[in-house]
Amino acid sequence: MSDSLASESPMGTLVSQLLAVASPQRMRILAELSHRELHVSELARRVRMSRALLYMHLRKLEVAGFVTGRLELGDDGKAVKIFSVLPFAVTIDSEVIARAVAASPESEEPS
Amino acid sequence: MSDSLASESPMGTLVSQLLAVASPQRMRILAELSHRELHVSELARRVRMSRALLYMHLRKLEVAGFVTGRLELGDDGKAVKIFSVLPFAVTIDSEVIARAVAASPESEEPS
DNA sequence: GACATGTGTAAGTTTCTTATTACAGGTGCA
DNA sequence: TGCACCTGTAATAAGAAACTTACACATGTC
Repeated sequence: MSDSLASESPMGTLVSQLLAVASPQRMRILAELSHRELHVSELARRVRMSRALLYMHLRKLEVAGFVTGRLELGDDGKAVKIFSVLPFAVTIDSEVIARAVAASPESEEPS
Repeated sequence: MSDSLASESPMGTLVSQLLAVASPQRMRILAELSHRELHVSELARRVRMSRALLYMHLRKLEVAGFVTGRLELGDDGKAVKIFSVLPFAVTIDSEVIARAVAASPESEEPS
């Protein structure tokens, strides 16, 4: 990924979203969260990965807009960070891609 | 991508497809080919990349089923490899992902 | 024959992502 | 106080993907 990816361009956004979801780990995370929202440590146990690693994946999913996290104070007074999936649907076909590329500055040819 | 990815599982297939298209370069390639089919060298000129690199990208797109290449004998007798896009449409949402994960052996928890 | 244009790949480098380990700090409870 | 939970991040190792360079070989044209 050598080019800047200018994360606001249509293509950049699409790429970020696709990259975020194009991972077995993150798919498992999304699948798990699609059943019920969970706090980080609990989620880490279910998907069997370290919290450190999970945080990395959650950050990507959050940036892409697929999940959201809120810090909540549990009944006992302990703070827990709860993540849940946001509704989303992305469809890709040659049309969508051609449009995204055409609308992105990076694709312009400097004469 | 530490796990085997067992490229036939539903999740593995989905991941491969998404990874194939989640790239600015490959999107540009697809966009270019969506207008008209082109032979490799010509395509390389248009997207401004070395043939060697382009081949790598084309291979990924071909494996994912987004493009196809055929070796053709040009009018002048020179062999040219022509690539064209295959019709495709992939939609992702939490439903699709949950299903793919559930249907994939990698996701099973060894008691 | 020299040259332009094309296909195809192997080897090696760089760069990015993923994963591990090790911290620092918080609350509640026995 | 010690233990069991929890949040959060920094440093770094390991692995995968992207990219470069350099080859071998083939055809048509000047």
